[in-house]
Amino acid sequence: MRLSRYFLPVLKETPSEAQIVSHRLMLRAGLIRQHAAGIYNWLPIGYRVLRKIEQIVREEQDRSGAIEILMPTIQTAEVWKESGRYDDYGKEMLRIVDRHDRDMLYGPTHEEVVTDIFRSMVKSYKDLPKNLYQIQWKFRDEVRPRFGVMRGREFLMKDAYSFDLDEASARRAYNRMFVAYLNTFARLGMKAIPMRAATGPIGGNLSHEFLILAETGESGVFVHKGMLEKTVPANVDFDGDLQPIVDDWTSLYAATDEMHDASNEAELGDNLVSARGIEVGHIFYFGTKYSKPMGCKVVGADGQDVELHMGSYGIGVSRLVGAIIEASHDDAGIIWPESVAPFKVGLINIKPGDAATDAVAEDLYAKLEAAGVEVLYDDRADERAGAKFATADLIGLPWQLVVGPKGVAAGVVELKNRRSGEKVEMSVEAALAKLTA
RNA sequence: CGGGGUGUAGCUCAGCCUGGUAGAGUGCCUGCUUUGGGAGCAGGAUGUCGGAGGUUCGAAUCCUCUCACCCCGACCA
Repeated sequence: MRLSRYFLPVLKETPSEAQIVSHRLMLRAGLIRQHAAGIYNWLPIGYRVLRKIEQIVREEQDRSGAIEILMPTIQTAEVWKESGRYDDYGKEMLRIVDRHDRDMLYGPTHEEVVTDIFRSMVKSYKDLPKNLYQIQWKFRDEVRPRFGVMRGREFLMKDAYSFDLDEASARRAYNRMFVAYLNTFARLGMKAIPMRAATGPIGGNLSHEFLILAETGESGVFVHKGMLEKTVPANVDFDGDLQPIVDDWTSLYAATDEMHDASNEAELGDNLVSARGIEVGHIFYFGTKYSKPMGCKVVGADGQDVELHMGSYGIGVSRLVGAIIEASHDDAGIIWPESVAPFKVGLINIKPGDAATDAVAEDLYAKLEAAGVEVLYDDRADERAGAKFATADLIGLPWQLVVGPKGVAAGVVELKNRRSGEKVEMSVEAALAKLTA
Protein backbone atom coordinates (compact mmCIF):
# COMPACT_ATOMS: atom_id res chain seq x y z
CA MET A 1 0.00 0.00 0.00
CA ARG A 2 1.26 3.42 -0.95
CA LEU A 3 0.84 5.83 1.91
CA SER A 4 0.21 8.65 -0.57
CA ARG A 5 -3.02 6.88 -1.54
CA TYR A 6 -3.91 5.44 1.83
CA PHE A 7 -6.05 6.81 4.64
CA LEU A 8 -3.91 7.22 7.71
CA PRO A 9 -5.09 10.22 9.68
CA VAL A 10 -2.44 10.57 12.39
CA LEU A 11 -2.58 13.26 15.03
CA LYS A 12 0.37 15.14 16.37
CA GLU A 13 -1.42 16.09 19.53
CA THR A 14 -3.36 13.85 21.85
CA PRO A 15 -7.11 14.41 21.87
CA SER A 16 -8.20 15.41 25.34
CA GLU A 17 -10.75 12.63 25.61
CA ALA A 18 -8.08 9.96 26.00
CA GLN A 19 -6.61 9.08 29.34
CA ILE A 20 -4.74 5.82 29.04
CA VAL A 21 -1.88 5.14 26.71
CA SER A 22 -3.57 2.65 24.40
CA HIS A 23 -6.50 4.98 23.84
CA ARG A 24 -4.19 7.91 23.16
CA LEU A 25 -2.09 5.92 20.75
CA MET A 26 -5.09 4.45 18.96
CA LEU A 27 -6.42 7.94 18.34
CA ARG A 28 -3.07 9.44 17.43
CA ALA A 29 -2.07 6.61 15.11
CA GLY A 30 -5.41 6.79 13.34
CA LEU A 31 -6.74 3.37 14.35
CA ILE A 32 -10.10 4.55 15.60
CA ARG A 33 -12.31 7.55 15.88
CA GLN A 34 -14.98 7.90 18.48
CA HIS A 35 -18.52 8.08 17.19
CA ALA A 36 -20.28 8.32 20.54
CA ALA A 37 -19.41 7.38 24.10
CA GLY A 38 -18.00 3.86 23.97
CA ILE A 39 -18.71 3.49 20.25
CA TYR A 40 -15.93 3.69 17.67
CA ASN A 41 -15.23 3.84 14.00
CA TRP A 42 -12.42 1.52 12.98
CA LEU A 43 -10.11 3.28 10.57
CA PRO A 44 -7.95 1.39 8.07
CA ILE A 45 -4.98 0.29 10.15
CA GLY A 46 -7.12 -0.26 13.22
CA TYR A 47 -9.46 -2.42 11.23
CA ARG A 48 -6.55 -4.39 9.81
CA VAL A 49 -5.32 -5.15 13.33
CA LEU A 50 -8.81 -6.08 14.44
CA ARG A 51 -9.14 -8.52 11.56
CA LYS A 52 -5.73 -10.04 12.25
CA ILE A 53 -6.68 -10.73 15.83
CA GLU A 54 -10.05 -12.03 14.78
CA GLN A 55 -8.45 -14.43 12.33
CA ILE A 56 -6.01 -15.84 14.87
CA VAL A 57 -8.84 -16.34 17.33
CA ARG A 58 -10.86 -18.06 14.61
CA GLU A 59 -8.05 -20.38 13.57
CA GLU A 60 -7.44 -21.50 17.14
CA GLN A 61 -11.13 -22.04 17.78
CA ASP A 62 -11.33 -24.15 14.63
CA ARG A 63 -8.24 -26.09 15.62
CA SER A 64 -9.81 -26.97 18.94
CA GLY A 65 -12.86 -28.39 17.22
CA ALA A 66 -15.28 -25.51 17.74
CA ILE A 67 -17.58 -24.66 14.84
CA GLU A 68 -18.20 -21.14 13.64
CA ILE A 69 -21.69 -19.73 13.23
CA LEU A 70 -23.11 -16.22 13.21
CA MET A 71 -26.01 -15.18 15.38
CA PRO A 72 -27.97 -11.94 15.07
CA THR A 73 -27.02 -8.74 16.80
CA ILE A 74 -30.69 -7.96 17.41
CA GLN A 75 -32.52 -10.55 19.47
CA THR A 76 -36.06 -11.02 20.64
CA ALA A 77 -36.82 -10.45 24.30
CA GLU A 78 -38.75 -13.71 24.26
CA VAL A 79 -35.80 -16.04 24.78
CA TRP A 80 -34.48 -13.83 27.55
CA LYS A 81 -37.81 -13.99 29.29
CA GLU A 82 -37.58 -17.77 29.09
CA SER A 83 -34.19 -17.89 30.72
CA GLY A 84 -35.27 -15.39 33.33
CA ARG A 85 -32.52 -12.94 32.50
CA TYR A 86 -34.68 -10.33 30.80
CA ASP A 87 -35.52 -8.72 34.11
CA ASP A 88 -32.18 -9.49 35.74
CA TYR A 89 -29.97 -7.86 33.17
CA GLY A 90 -30.87 -4.30 33.99
CA LYS A 91 -30.06 -1.16 32.10
CA GLU A 92 -26.89 -2.55 30.59
CA MET A 93 -29.14 -4.20 28.05
CA LEU A 94 -30.04 -1.93 25.18
CA ARG A 95 -33.74 -2.52 24.68
CA ILE A 96 -35.45 -1.77 21.43
CA VAL A 97 -39.08 -1.84 20.39
CA ASP A 98 -39.80 -2.65 16.77
CA ARG A 99 -42.65 -1.28 14.63
CA HIS A 100 -44.95 -4.08 15.74
CA ASP A 101 -44.35 -3.09 19.33
CA ARG A 102 -42.33 -6.24 20.01
CA ASP A 103 -39.62 -6.11 22.63
CA MET A 104 -36.22 -6.57 21.06
CA LEU A 105 -32.69 -5.99 22.30
CA TYR A 106 -29.19 -5.55 20.99
CA GLY A 107 -27.47 -8.68 22.21
CA PRO A 108 -25.00 -8.27 25.07
CA THR A 109 -24.31 -12.03 24.87
CA HIS A 110 -25.84 -15.03 23.17
CA GLU A 111 -26.49 -17.88 25.62
CA GLU A 112 -30.23 -17.70 25.03
CA VAL A 113 -30.01 -17.56 21.27
CA VAL A 114 -27.55 -20.41 20.93
CA THR A 115 -29.56 -22.50 23.36
CA ASP A 116 -32.63 -21.82 21.27
CA ILE A 117 -30.79 -22.99 18.17
CA PHE A 118 -29.58 -26.10 19.86
CA ARG A 119 -32.84 -27.19 21.43
CA SER A 120 -34.72 -26.88 18.20
CA MET A 121 -32.17 -28.56 15.95
CA VAL A 122 -30.35 -31.15 18.04
CA LYS A 123 -32.33 -34.07 19.36
CA SER A 124 -29.96 -36.97 20.03
CA TYR A 125 -27.00 -37.66 22.26
CA LYS A 126 -25.28 -38.87 19.10
CA ASP A 127 -24.92 -35.25 18.00
CA LEU A 128 -22.91 -34.34 21.08
CA PRO A 129 -20.57 -32.94 22.10
CA LYS A 130 -20.66 -29.70 20.15
CA ASN A 131 -19.09 -26.31 20.57
CA LEU A 132 -20.52 -23.47 18.50
CA TYR A 133 -18.83 -20.11 18.36
CA GLN A 134 -19.19 -16.78 16.65
CA ILE A 135 -17.27 -13.56 16.34
CA GLN A 136 -19.88 -10.86 16.56
CA TRP A 137 -20.49 -7.30 17.68
CA LYS A 138 -22.21 -6.93 20.99
CA PHE A 139 -23.55 -4.05 22.95
CA ARG A 140 -23.63 -3.45 26.66
CA ASP A 141 -24.89 -0.08 27.69
CA GLU A 142 -22.20 0.55 30.27
CA VAL A 143 -22.94 3.38 32.63
CA ARG A 144 -19.50 4.70 32.12
CA PRO A 145 -17.58 3.59 29.08
CA ARG A 146 -13.89 4.48 29.22
CA PHE A 147 -10.40 3.55 28.13
CA GLY A 148 -11.32 3.60 24.45
CA VAL A 149 -12.00 0.17 23.02
CA MET A 150 -10.97 -1.51 26.24
CA ARG A 151 -14.26 -0.66 27.82
CA GLY A 152 -16.55 0.35 25.02
CA ARG A 153 -20.26 -0.15 24.84
CA GLU A 154 -20.08 -1.74 21.42
CA PHE A 155 -17.41 -4.41 21.21
CA LEU A 156 -16.36 -7.34 19.07
CA MET A 157 -16.30 -10.61 20.92
CA LYS A 158 -15.65 -14.23 20.20
CA ASP A 159 -18.12 -16.25 22.17
CA ALA A 160 -18.27 -20.03 22.16
CA TYR A 161 -20.87 -22.28 23.70
CA SER A 162 -20.34 -25.95 24.48
CA PHE A 163 -23.04 -28.57 24.79
CA ASP A 164 -22.41 -31.87 26.54
CA LEU A 165 -24.33 -34.77 28.02
CA ASP A 166 -22.80 -34.59 31.44
CA GLU A 167 -20.38 -32.70 33.60
CA ALA A 168 -17.38 -34.92 32.83
CA SER A 169 -17.81 -34.33 29.13
CA ALA A 170 -18.38 -30.63 29.75
CA ARG A 171 -15.10 -30.52 31.61
CA ARG A 172 -13.33 -31.88 28.55
CA ALA A 173 -14.99 -29.15 26.47
CA TYR A 174 -13.81 -26.64 29.04
CA ASN A 175 -10.27 -27.95 28.84
CA ARG A 176 -10.28 -27.68 25.06
CA MET A 177 -11.16 -24.02 25.31
CA PHE A 178 -8.64 -23.50 28.08
CA VAL A 179 -5.84 -24.82 25.89
CA ALA A 180 -7.16 -23.05 22.79
CA TYR A 181 -6.93 -19.82 24.74
CA LEU A 182 -3.35 -20.49 25.71
CA ASN A 183 -2.53 -21.04 22.06
CA THR A 184 -4.48 -17.99 20.93
CA PHE A 185 -2.84 -15.52 23.28
CA ALA A 186 0.60 -16.94 22.58
CA ARG A 187 0.07 -16.40 18.87
CA LEU A 188 -1.01 -12.85 19.56
CA GLY A 189 2.39 -12.33 21.13
CA MET A 190 0.91 -11.92 24.58
CA LYS A 191 1.54 -13.51 27.92
CA ALA A 192 -1.95 -14.19 29.22
CA ILE A 193 -2.34 -15.83 32.57
CA PRO A 194 -5.38 -17.89 33.53
CA MET A 195 -6.73 -17.02 36.92
CA ARG A 196 -9.46 -18.63 38.88
CA ALA A 197 -12.62 -16.56 38.63
CA ALA A 198 -15.82 -16.29 40.55
CA THR A 199 -18.19 -19.04 39.48
CA GLY A 200 -21.46 -17.76 40.81
CA PRO A 201 -24.15 -20.17 41.95
CA ILE A 202 -22.69 -23.18 40.12
CA GLY A 203 -19.61 -23.39 42.29
CA GLY A 204 -16.67 -25.61 41.57
CA ASN A 205 -13.49 -24.35 40.01
CA LEU A 206 -14.56 -24.30 36.39
CA SER A 207 -14.17 -20.67 35.61
CA HIS A 208 -11.03 -18.85 34.59
CA GLU A 209 -10.26 -15.36 33.46
CA PHE A 210 -7.29 -14.82 31.18
CA LEU A 211 -5.40 -11.63 31.86
CA ILE A 212 -2.67 -9.87 29.95
CA LEU A 213 -0.20 -8.26 32.27
CA ALA A 214 0.18 -4.52 31.72
CA GLU A 215 1.01 -1.68 34.06
CA THR A 216 -2.24 0.09 33.28
CA GLY A 217 -4.41 -2.98 33.73
CA GLU A 218 -7.78 -2.56 35.34
CA SER A 219 -7.38 -5.37 37.86
CA GLY A 220 -4.71 -6.00 40.40
CA VAL A 221 -3.31 -9.51 40.11
CA PHE A 222 -1.26 -11.71 42.37
CA VAL A 223 0.64 -14.49 40.68
CA HIS A 224 3.31 -16.99 41.51
CA LYS A 225 6.50 -16.04 39.71
CA GLY A 226 6.49 -19.43 38.02
CA MET A 227 3.34 -18.53 36.08
CA LEU A 228 5.33 -16.01 34.10
CA GLU A 229 7.66 -18.66 32.72
CA LYS A 230 5.11 -21.23 31.67
CA THR A 231 5.08 -22.18 28.02
CA VAL A 232 2.36 -23.45 25.75
CA PRO A 233 2.86 -26.97 24.43
CA ALA A 234 3.08 -27.22 20.64
CA ASN A 235 0.81 -29.32 18.44
CA VAL A 236 -1.71 -30.24 21.06
CA ASP A 237 -4.02 -33.13 20.24
CA PHE A 238 -7.44 -31.73 21.08
CA ASP A 239 -8.95 -35.22 21.02
CA GLY A 240 -6.50 -36.34 23.66
CA ASP A 241 -6.41 -35.75 27.39
CA LEU A 242 -5.82 -32.07 28.02
CA GLN A 243 -6.14 -32.27 31.78
CA PRO A 244 -2.35 -32.38 32.37
CA ILE A 245 -1.91 -29.10 30.50
CA VAL A 246 -4.74 -27.47 32.42
CA ASP A 247 -3.36 -28.83 35.67
CA ASP A 248 0.06 -27.47 34.85
CA TRP A 249 -1.33 -24.00 34.12
CA THR A 250 -3.44 -23.97 37.25
CA SER A 251 -0.91 -25.50 39.61
CA LEU A 252 0.56 -22.21 40.75
CA TYR A 253 -1.17 -19.37 42.51
CA ALA A 254 -2.79 -16.76 40.28
CA ALA A 255 -5.66 -14.54 41.34
CA THR A 256 -7.21 -11.20 40.58
CA ASP A 257 -7.61 -8.86 43.49
CA GLU A 258 -11.24 -9.75 43.95
CA MET A 259 -10.40 -13.44 44.30
CA HIS A 260 -7.12 -12.91 46.11
CA ASP A 261 -6.78 -14.33 49.56
CA ALA A 262 -4.12 -12.46 51.48
CA SER A 263 -3.50 -15.47 53.67
CA ASN A 264 -1.62 -17.01 50.75
CA GLU A 265 0.94 -14.25 50.67
CA ALA A 266 3.10 -15.54 53.49
CA GLU A 267 3.31 -18.97 51.95
CA LEU A 268 4.26 -17.59 48.55
CA GLY A 269 6.92 -15.30 49.98
CA ASP A 270 9.36 -14.09 47.36
CA ASN A 271 7.54 -16.00 44.67
CA LEU A 272 4.59 -13.66 44.83
CA VAL A 273 4.41 -11.14 42.03
CA SER A 274 1.94 -8.31 42.38
CA ALA A 275 1.03 -6.73 39.07
CA ARG A 276 -1.87 -5.42 37.04
CA GLY A 277 -3.75 -7.15 34.29
CA ILE A 278 -6.39 -6.69 31.61
CA GLU A 279 -9.02 -9.35 31.27
CA VAL A 280 -9.12 -10.53 27.67
CA GLY A 281 -10.80 -13.89 28.03
CA HIS A 282 -13.22 -15.62 30.32
CA ILE A 283 -14.34 -19.22 30.27
CA PHE A 284 -16.87 -20.94 32.43
CA TYR A 285 -18.99 -23.97 32.90
CA PHE A 286 -22.51 -23.32 34.07
CA GLY A 287 -24.18 -26.71 33.81
CA THR A 288 -27.90 -26.57 33.12
CA LYS A 289 -28.45 -22.92 33.97
CA TYR A 290 -29.96 -22.20 30.55
CA SER A 291 -30.79 -25.67 29.29
CA LYS A 292 -33.15 -26.31 32.19
CA PRO A 293 -35.39 -23.24 31.97
CA MET A 294 -35.27 -23.26 28.17
CA GLY A 295 -35.86 -26.98 27.78
CA CYS A 296 -32.68 -27.73 25.88
CA LYS A 297 -32.38 -31.48 26.03
CA VAL A 298 -31.65 -34.48 23.87
CA VAL A 299 -32.59 -38.12 24.02
CA GLY A 300 -29.85 -40.14 25.68
CA ALA A 301 -28.68 -43.66 24.89
CA ASP A 302 -31.20 -45.04 27.34
CA GLY A 303 -34.08 -43.26 25.66
CA GLN A 304 -34.49 -40.72 28.46
CA ASP A 305 -34.27 -36.95 28.04
CA VAL A 306 -31.06 -35.36 29.23
CA GLU A 307 -30.68 -31.70 30.01
CA LEU A 308 -27.50 -30.44 28.44
CA HIS A 309 -24.47 -29.22 30.31
CA MET A 310 -23.21 -26.02 28.89
CA GLY A 311 -20.25 -23.72 29.09
CA SER A 312 -19.46 -20.41 27.50
CA TYR A 313 -16.16 -18.97 26.49
CA GLY A 314 -15.45 -15.38 25.58
CA ILE A 315 -12.55 -13.47 24.11
CA GLY A 316 -12.72 -9.70 23.86
CA VAL A 317 -11.46 -9.24 20.32
CA SER A 318 -11.78 -5.45 20.09
CA ARG A 319 -10.54 -5.07 23.65
CA LEU A 320 -7.43 -7.02 22.68
CA VAL A 321 -6.38 -4.26 20.30
CA GLY A 322 -6.12 -1.89 23.25
CA ALA A 323 -4.73 -4.53 25.60
CA ILE A 324 -1.93 -5.42 23.21
CA ILE A 325 -0.95 -1.76 22.95
CA GLU A 326 -1.02 -1.41 26.73
CA ALA A 327 1.41 -4.29 26.91
CA SER A 328 3.53 -3.26 23.94
CA HIS A 329 4.44 0.37 23.32
CA ASP A 330 7.06 2.98 24.12
CA ASP A 331 7.24 6.76 24.23
CA ALA A 332 7.30 7.01 20.45
CA GLY A 333 4.26 4.88 19.81
CA ILE A 334 2.86 1.41 19.33
CA ILE A 335 5.03 -1.69 18.96
CA TRP A 336 2.95 -4.35 17.23
CA PRO A 337 3.71 -8.01 17.65
CA GLU A 338 4.31 -9.24 14.12
CA SER A 339 1.28 -11.55 14.17
CA VAL A 340 -1.19 -8.67 14.49
CA ALA A 341 0.68 -5.76 12.91
CA PRO A 342 -1.38 -3.91 10.29
CA PHE A 343 1.60 -4.19 7.96
CA LYS A 344 4.84 -6.05 8.48
CA VAL A 345 7.09 -3.43 6.95
CA GLY A 346 7.09 0.32 6.67
CA LEU A 347 9.11 1.14 3.57
CA ILE A 348 10.34 4.70 3.87
CA ASN A 349 11.49 6.62 0.83
CA ILE A 350 13.41 9.49 2.36
CA LYS A 351 13.69 11.51 -0.79
CA PRO A 352 10.96 10.94 -3.33
CA GLY A 353 11.90 12.63 -6.56
CA ASP A 354 15.52 11.54 -6.35
CA ALA A 355 15.78 9.19 -9.30
CA ALA A 356 18.19 6.71 -7.74
CA THR A 357 16.33 6.60 -4.43
CA ASP A 358 12.98 6.22 -6.16
CA ALA A 359 14.30 3.39 -8.27
CA VAL A 360 15.50 1.41 -5.27
CA ALA A 361 12.39 2.10 -3.18
CA GLU A 362 9.99 1.27 -6.00
CA ASP A 363 11.89 -1.91 -6.74
CA LEU A 364 11.78 -2.95 -3.09
CA TYR A 365 8.09 -2.15 -2.90
CA ALA A 366 7.30 -4.22 -5.96
CA LYS A 367 9.37 -7.16 -4.80
CA LEU A 368 7.97 -7.15 -1.26
CA GLU A 369 4.43 -7.00 -2.60
CA ALA A 370 5.18 -9.78 -5.06
CA ALA A 371 6.51 -11.88 -2.19
CA GLY A 372 3.28 -11.37 -0.29
CA VAL A 373 4.86 -9.20 2.40
CA GLU A 374 2.45 -6.63 3.77
CA VAL A 375 4.21 -3.34 3.22
CA LEU A 376 3.16 0.23 3.78
CA TYR A 377 5.23 2.34 1.42
CA ASP A 378 5.75 5.90 2.61
CA ASP A 379 6.16 7.52 -0.79
CA ARG A 380 4.81 10.90 0.25
CA ALA A 381 6.61 13.70 -1.54
CA ASP A 382 5.50 16.44 0.82
CA GLU A 383 6.79 15.05 4.10
CA ARG A 384 10.31 15.28 5.36
CA ALA A 385 12.30 12.38 6.65
CA GLY A 386 11.74 13.26 10.29
CA ALA A 387 7.99 13.27 9.91
CA LYS A 388 8.09 9.90 8.17
CA PHE A 389 10.20 8.37 10.91
CA ALA A 390 7.91 9.75 13.58
CA THR A 391 4.85 8.38 11.81
CA ALA A 392 6.49 5.00 11.36
CA ASP A 393 7.37 4.78 15.03
CA LEU A 394 3.89 5.92 16.02
CA ILE A 395 2.03 3.29 14.01
CA GLY A 396 4.48 0.66 15.21
CA LEU A 397 5.08 -1.63 12.23
CA PRO A 398 7.64 -4.29 13.21
CA TRP A 399 10.15 -3.28 10.54
CA GLN A 400 11.15 0.01 8.98
CA LEU A 401 13.05 -0.24 5.74
CA VAL A 402 14.68 3.09 5.03
CA VAL A 403 15.81 4.05 1.54
CA GLY A 404 17.71 7.31 1.16
CA PRO A 405 20.12 8.89 -1.29
CA LYS A 406 23.19 8.42 0.87
CA GLY A 407 22.54 4.75 1.39
CA VAL A 408 21.60 4.18 -2.21
CA ALA A 409 24.88 5.76 -3.32
CA ALA A 410 26.70 3.36 -1.01
CA GLY A 411 24.58 0.44 -2.17
CA VAL A 412 22.77 -0.07 1.11
CA VAL A 413 19.40 0.39 2.76
CA GLU A 414 18.71 0.55 6.46
CA LEU A 415 16.52 -1.94 8.28
CA LYS A 416 15.22 -0.90 11.67
CA ASN A 417 13.57 -3.17 14.17
CA ARG A 418 10.82 -1.20 15.85
CA ARG A 419 10.91 -3.17 19.08
CA SER A 420 14.64 -3.25 19.70
CA GLY A 421 15.40 0.00 17.89
CA GLU A 422 18.33 -1.73 16.24
CA LYS A 423 19.26 -0.32 12.83
CA VAL A 424 21.33 -2.31 10.38
CA GLU A 425 22.60 -1.23 6.99
CA MET A 426 22.55 -3.94 4.38
CA SER A 427 22.24 -4.53 0.70
CA VAL A 428 18.86 -4.48 -0.97
CA GLU A 429 19.13 -8.21 -1.53
CA ALA A 430 19.93 -8.88 2.11
CA ALA A 431 17.00 -6.77 3.25
CA LEU A 432 14.65 -8.58 0.91
CA ALA A 433 15.95 -11.93 2.07
CA LYS A 434 15.45 -10.95 5.68
CA LEU A 435 11.91 -9.65 5.20
CA THR A 436 10.69 -12.44 2.96
CA ALA A 437 12.19 -15.23 5.05
C1' C B 1 -26.36 5.70 39.25
C1' G B 2 -23.88 9.38 42.97
C1' G B 3 -19.95 13.30 42.82
C1' G B 4 -16.93 16.63 39.83
C1' G B 5 -15.49 18.94 35.19
C1' U B 6 -15.49 20.53 30.04
C1' G B 7 -18.04 22.15 25.45
C1' U B 8 -14.81 28.34 21.19
C1' A B 9 -11.19 26.48 13.87
C1' G B 10 -9.55 19.35 11.99
C1' C B 11 -6.43 18.94 16.93
C1' U B 12 -4.54 21.40 21.67
C1' C B 13 -6.32 25.56 24.03
C1' A B 14 -6.78 31.24 25.41
C1' G B 15 -10.81 34.73 25.70
C1' C B 16 -15.82 34.41 30.03
C1' C B 17 -14.61 36.80 36.31
C1' U B 18 -15.46 42.78 34.73
C1' G B 19 -21.02 42.08 28.15
C1' G B 20 -18.98 46.01 23.02
C1' U B 21 -15.62 43.86 15.50
C1' A B 22 -13.94 35.83 17.77
C1' G B 23 -8.10 34.67 18.92
C1' A B 24 -3.11 31.72 19.42
C1' G B 25 -0.29 27.33 18.43
C1' U B 26 -0.61 23.22 15.44
C1' G B 27 -2.83 21.09 11.17
C1' C B 28 -4.77 22.52 6.13
C1' C B 29 -4.03 25.57 1.15
C1' U B 30 -0.37 28.72 -2.09
C1' G B 31 4.63 30.27 -3.07
C1' C B 32 9.89 30.37 -2.13
C1' U B 33 13.80 28.18 0.51
C1' U B 34 14.96 23.66 2.87
C1' U B 35 15.50 18.21 2.83
C1' G B 36 18.43 11.35 7.15
C1' G B 37 14.38 12.01 13.33
C1' G B 38 7.52 15.76 13.48
C1' A B 39 11.80 22.38 8.78
C1' G B 40 12.00 28.14 7.88
C1' C B 41 9.84 32.52 5.83
C1' A B 42 5.73 34.94 3.50
C1' G B 43 0.70 34.82 2.23
C1' G B 44 -4.26 32.43 2.71
C1' A B 45 -8.80 29.70 3.99
C1' U B 46 -11.47 27.74 8.11
C1' G B 47 -16.15 28.94 13.34
C1' U B 48 -24.49 27.99 13.80
C1' C B 49 -18.50 30.05 20.35
C1' G B 50 -22.84 22.42 21.87
C1' G B 51 -28.39 23.65 21.56
C1' A B 52 -32.92 26.38 23.15
C1' G B 53 -34.93 30.25 25.78
C1' G B 54 -34.22 34.72 28.70
C1' U B 55 -31.84 39.58 30.47
C1' U B 56 -29.72 43.71 27.62
C1' C B 57 -29.18 48.90 22.89
C1' G B 58 -25.67 44.79 22.49
C1' A B 59 -24.25 37.92 24.89
C1' A B 60 -18.75 33.26 23.58
C1' U B 61 -19.12 36.24 28.21
C1' C B 62 -24.76 37.08 32.72
C1' C B 63 -29.43 33.83 34.01
C1' U B 64 -32.62 29.34 33.14
C1' C B 65 -33.29 24.83 30.81
C1' U B 66 -31.28 21.10 27.82
C1' C B 67 -27.80 17.91 25.16
C1' A B 68 -23.03 15.86 24.52
C1' C B 69 -18.37 14.43 26.14
C1' C B 70 -14.59 13.63 29.99
C1' C B 71 -12.85 12.41 35.06
C1' C B 72 -13.49 9.95 40.29
C1' G B 73 -16.46 6.21 42.63
C1' A B 74 -19.92 1.86 42.40
C1' C B 75 -20.46 -2.00 37.97
C1' C B 76 -18.43 -5.01 33.75
C1' A B 77 -15.48 -8.95 27.94
